[in-house]
Amino acid sequence: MLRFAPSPTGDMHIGNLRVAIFNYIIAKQRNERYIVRIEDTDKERNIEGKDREILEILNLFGLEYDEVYYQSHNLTIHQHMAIKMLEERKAFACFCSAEELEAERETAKESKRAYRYSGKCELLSDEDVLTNEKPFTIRLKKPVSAIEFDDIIKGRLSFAPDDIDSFVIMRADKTPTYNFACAIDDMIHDISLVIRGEDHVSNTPKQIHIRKLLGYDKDIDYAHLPVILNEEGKKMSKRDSASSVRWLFEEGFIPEAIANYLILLGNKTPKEIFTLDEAIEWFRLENVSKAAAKFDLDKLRFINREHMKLMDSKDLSRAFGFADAAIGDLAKCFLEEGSTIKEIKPKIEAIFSAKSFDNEWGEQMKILQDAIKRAPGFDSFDEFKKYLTQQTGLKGKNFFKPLRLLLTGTDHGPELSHLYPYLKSYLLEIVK
RNA sequence: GACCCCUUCAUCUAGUGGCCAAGGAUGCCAUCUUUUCAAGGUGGACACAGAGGUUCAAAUCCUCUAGGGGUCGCCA
Repeated sequence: MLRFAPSPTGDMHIGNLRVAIFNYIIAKQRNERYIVRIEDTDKERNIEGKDREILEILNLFGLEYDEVYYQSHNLTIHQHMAIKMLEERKAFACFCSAEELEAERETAKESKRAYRYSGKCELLSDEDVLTNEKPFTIRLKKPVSAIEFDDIIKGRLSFAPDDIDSFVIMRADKTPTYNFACAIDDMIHDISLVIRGEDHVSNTPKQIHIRKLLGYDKDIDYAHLPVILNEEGKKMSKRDSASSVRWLFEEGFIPEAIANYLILLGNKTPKEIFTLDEAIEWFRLENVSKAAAKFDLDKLRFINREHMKLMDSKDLSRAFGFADAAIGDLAKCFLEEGSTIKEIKPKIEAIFSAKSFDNEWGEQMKILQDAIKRAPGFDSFDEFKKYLTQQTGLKGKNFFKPLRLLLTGTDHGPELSHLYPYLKSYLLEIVK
């Protein structure tokens, strides 16, 4: 079973989306189930409705999932597991206050040492614990030997006990921390492979440690995806608008192209332009680069254009408020001039909005307008052109410029002969 | 600072000891085409981070140096 485990604490960004896509692809390849687990253990940070938004985006990309779970629903299981750890002396109550801990972190930083938990509460006697009325957290004892695992992308990784540390598994409010909830849920959902971002590598040994202490001996495979960097070479954050899936939609990028780009980025693929279904045929996690990759908006634009060319014309026309393949084909003509829905939309709108005759070609436009209104329907642009030149006596630049202005609303653009087949049934509406 | 990871054109990459005077794609520049802007065709500039080894032979193997990234929460 594969899983996508987002937290409902912010907008979906491309890093998340990439994780969702890769998990989906592998689930399809292996014919395993794919679940979405909303990691909502931090009540303070949860944002109402974000879970729906995430699921909607998944749907938009065609990333079908078998089930949706909410991590908070497993609260009692997490609590029972914590008690079990306490009983088996694998975990201990920690009465250190947030302020104390913060102070310790400060001094460690000042003396340029890595901060590690002091371990003082681990030494508390049962009596000390029972008589202490202060709120407490539960910490798991750090492992006695290094924890190693094979990452499908990064290779073999090893972490010393001190780097894992005696970390908190239950907060003072008796809810589980991320690592504890995640480790347990991956176990009870029988996850076979976890694909997630590189920012989780240091969590992985902790989660393996948790499961080991819980007695779960089945191995879970891991693949940590390199982060996506912005133009400056820093990790993409909410500050980078291009990191937001919603922003990409607003900019007129289509899901097929975004998915294509996200799979292509930092990867070896047999081709550049492909669909999600095609990727399922050949995708291999082993081919994903170990190094972080920079996000390249120009490349995305190129891919977006290619996918718009490939799109069903009638479907494409809906983006412009039509349900007519001719309009979709018309939009494809304008792919010469733009790469996104957003860039092409004004060009389609200009065709159908009222034209201004207040320019140097105004007079000729009027003449052409009259002629077109009286003209019979012509199948080919050549016949149409021939008829108009005969009727108006205009030719050359004096003919093409005003005609273009009249038909498209601008003085430059794709060749009129290319546009005409898709325009011809709308001619009267266009010149009215 | 500690731990982990990475390093081929501006960007994403091909390349696993000879086929590489390093290939493709995007972007950029030029040119052709054209009533126009573009797209398209053609051509061009641009890279093995550096230094030492190993070897008949190194982008490919080893060492060091430099640079970059990630993580260090009772967040996920």
